[in-house]
Amino acid sequence: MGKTELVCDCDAIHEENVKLAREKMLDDETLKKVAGFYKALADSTRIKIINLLEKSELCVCDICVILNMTKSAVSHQLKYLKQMNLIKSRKQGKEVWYTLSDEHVREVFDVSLEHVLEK
Amino acid sequence: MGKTELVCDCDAIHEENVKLAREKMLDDETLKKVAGFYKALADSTRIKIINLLEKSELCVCDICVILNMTKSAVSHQLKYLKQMNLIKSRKQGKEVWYTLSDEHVREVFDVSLEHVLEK
DNA sequence: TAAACAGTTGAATAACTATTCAACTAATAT
DNA sequence: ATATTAGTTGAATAGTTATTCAACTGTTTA
Repeated sequence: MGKTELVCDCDAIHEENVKLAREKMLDDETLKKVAGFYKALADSTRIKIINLLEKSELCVCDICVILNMTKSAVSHQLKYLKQMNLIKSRKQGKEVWYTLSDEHVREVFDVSLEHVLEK
Repeated sequence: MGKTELVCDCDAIHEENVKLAREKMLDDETLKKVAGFYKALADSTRIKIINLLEKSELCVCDICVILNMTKSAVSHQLKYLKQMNLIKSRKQGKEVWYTLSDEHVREVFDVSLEHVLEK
């Protein structure tokens, strides 16, 4: 009845370890959200955009020039980042200006930058 | 001579903004490393493994049972995480036991978990 | 009103990646 | 010695995703 099929091919497991780990583990949905959050940052183009918007507000064309990419390609990634609540935008005339959505994003970026530089 | 081709299709840019942003931007290699770091965490299976190892040391089979996955699939992801220095292992007899490589990983995970839960 | 421009969008393509499969290594047990 | 078990590995497959392309919207300017 739509029951999840067992694919695991293991015999010798450590019952107590497994029991404890299962209890403490976060629920599936939360972990998928965490992975999704990382996915938004797991691309060179998007991380460059985040890094740029950390410093100043920029319009789409500015970003295109700096990254040497087409408006279309950049716009797709901006849309992605906005959907994930990492950036926000405001329209002024024909132009759309983007910034980071909040300080939290900056914090996460900085912590991981530290981690990467630290070796 | 191997010069990077210009693909940008923009005219109206804000010279001053672009100049400043370019100066402050991190170098390409560093940003690629940051993106690479996030990539390692940008997958449900891998983030589940990180979450499990946050709590206790586990062998491959334990992880397989908890995630209901084959040894092969889990082993591939463990290898990835180890290459990225997020986890480490020790061998004891036939078994290989995994843990997080350092507190830094835990910190990064916790900050982003907070971010995700916070809405 | 028409032309020009900033930006967006959906579909298609090309590149990438998670899992599977089958074969393998190394350690233990019979 | 042989069989069994824990785990690894490389190649193939299947699913995902970044960029391109062409067409589009909305705003400004002539």
